[in-house]
This record gives sequence, structure tokens and C-alpha cells, in this order.
Amino acid sequence: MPYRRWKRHGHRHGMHRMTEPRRCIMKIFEENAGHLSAEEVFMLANRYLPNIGMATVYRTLDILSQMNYINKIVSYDGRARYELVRDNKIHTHLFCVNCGRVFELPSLSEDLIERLKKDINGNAENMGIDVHSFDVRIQGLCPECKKNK
Amino acid sequence: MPYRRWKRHGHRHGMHRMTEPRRCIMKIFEENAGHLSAEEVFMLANRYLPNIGMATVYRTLDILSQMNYINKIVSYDGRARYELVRDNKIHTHLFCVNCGRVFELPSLSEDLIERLKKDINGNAENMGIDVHSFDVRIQGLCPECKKNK
DNA sequence: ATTGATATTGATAATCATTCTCAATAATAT
DNA sequence: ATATTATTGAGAATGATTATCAATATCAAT
Repeated sequence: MPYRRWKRHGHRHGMHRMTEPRRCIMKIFEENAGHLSAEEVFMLANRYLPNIGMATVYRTLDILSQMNYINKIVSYDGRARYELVRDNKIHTHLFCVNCGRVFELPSLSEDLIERLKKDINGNAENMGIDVHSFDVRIQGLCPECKKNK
Repeated sequence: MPYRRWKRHGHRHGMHRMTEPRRCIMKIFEENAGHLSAEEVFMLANRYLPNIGMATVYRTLDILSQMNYINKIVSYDGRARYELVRDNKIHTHLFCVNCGRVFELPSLSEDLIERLKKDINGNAENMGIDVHSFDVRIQGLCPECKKNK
């Protein structure tokens, strides 16, 4: 999402003022690929805003999720991760049922994704739901945990 | 999983004794389709075992997950749900980013699932991971929350 | 069947991510 | 510049899940 559209878009989701902490957290997601936990976002933001509070981080992450600017992902360790929404990117994640970590797997083939989209959007329309994003999730053991079994 | 294989299978995952609470919880999953929270399992078990403790429920759910007898699903409300593993059933769940509830969507078409399996198992082999199950997850708004926006 | 070793239990306390509260502060419209 | 009020940060509160530990129940060996 381009910088200048933040405010306009945010207004629809309860973000009425553009503040330092919010600017900073959005920047962090623009600059860091990957799955950041709230704690990690907090530590990164801390470099620029030493007084930022954890509550602000959570509040901002919440709003950005509602805006569909970031995706919230919850794993088995009961900790949420957040990642920037990128157009047309469908993730395949491995969730290790043993250690709780999240791993990104190679993307599915293009036409498989196209067929998935078609299938899902058809169902979505019938059910009156609003699809923000979707992904394929694998439950299983990561390489490390598989070895130690 | 047939009753008589429980013990044999469980032994590999740290379940060395077959006890009343464990028998009861496994029965609950056999008899209840759907996504049960730990709290719900606790209340159902309570009917038969009035003294069962919450800790036992969590411990048992943990072992049954490790055994791949049930699937653990974590939603946006920070509460886990568990469901019996059924062969060849690939779920498509909607996770409402607003209210946290989980909804089951109509199953994907047979051949789409077959192609997904092939693709995923190929990647799994390359990465040395152990796939217990996989599912498609949609992040978005449920019918109710969509209306109230 | 009895026994002994020990896995499992239930009650409770502890943990840890997340949310709430509220007075102080800062962003925006005017 | 000022008034309005959304937002902040600190710390307390919440709520799901885990750890602790003495008491108990299971099962293998006898």
C-alpha cells in the first residue's frame, strides 16, 4: 500500500491520526520480509522510538490487520506472527506441531493457485464472506524435530 | 484409529498407560464431529468423570496431537480447537479476523486436492519434513462480521 | 492375584501473550 | 493558536495454557 494512501484507507478502519509509532511500525513491515512476532516488532521499533510501549504495538498490529495491510498468523506456540500482505502471494507454511515454529515452503505452481482462487472465491460468494487472503498450512514436523523423534 | 491400536501407537508418543481420562477423551472425539476447545472437551468429559482436571485434558490433547490422532487448530482468539483426524479429509476453514470464530467451508474438488497433495508431498520430501495433515485457511470476515462493517 | 516401580492424575500455582485502564500527550480541524 | 479528542505509555488485569508435586492408579514381573 503506497504511503500516501495510508491515511485515507486507515480512516475506514479506525485509524484517524498518523502518528510516529504507526509510521514506524508500517515502515518496519515494508523493510522486513518474514514473520514478525509482536515482540520482534517491538524491539525493532524500539531502536527508533525508545519510549514505545508494548500496548501500542499490539494496538497498531490490530488495526493494520483489520486494514488488511498485514496478515496475522497464529501458530501452535500461542504466539502470533505478522507479515506484510503482498499481492497475489499465496503462502505455504509448515507449522511444526512440536516446536511451534513457522516455515515458509516453496510456492505452489501458478495454475494450481489460479484454480484454488477460483474454487475459493466461488464458495466465498455463495456464503457471503469476505476473503482477505488464504494460505495452505501444513501441520507436521520440521526437519529438526523430525530428526529428534 | 481402531481401539486396539491405541496403546501400541500411543507408546511411541509417550502414552504408556491407558487410563480412564484418556479413554474418555478419545471417545469424546469419536462421538463429536467439529472443533472442540479444551474447555468443551473438559465439560463433556466431566459428565463421565466428575473429578477430571483441566491439566489432564490439556496433557491428553497434547499427546493425542503428537500421535496425530487429533488435529490442533489455533484461531485468532488465542484459543485452540481440536478435531479428530479423518483420512483423506482436507479442510477449508474460514478464520474470521474480527470475531475469531472458525467456519468449515465446502470441500475443494477431488482432483484439486489430489494435485495439492502431490505438490506438497514433493516439497516435503525435498525439505525433510513430516506432513501430518494440511488444510486451506482463509483469513477474512464471516457473514455476520461482514454485515456489521 | 500381589506387589513394586513409576506413569499419571488433580489441585494449585506459575507463566506468558495479549488486552484493559487511565491520566498524560499529541495530531488535526477550525 | 487553540480546542477537541484520538492516541499514547505504564502498569495492572485477563485468560489460555503449563509446570509443580504429593497422591494415586496402571501394568509388568513375580
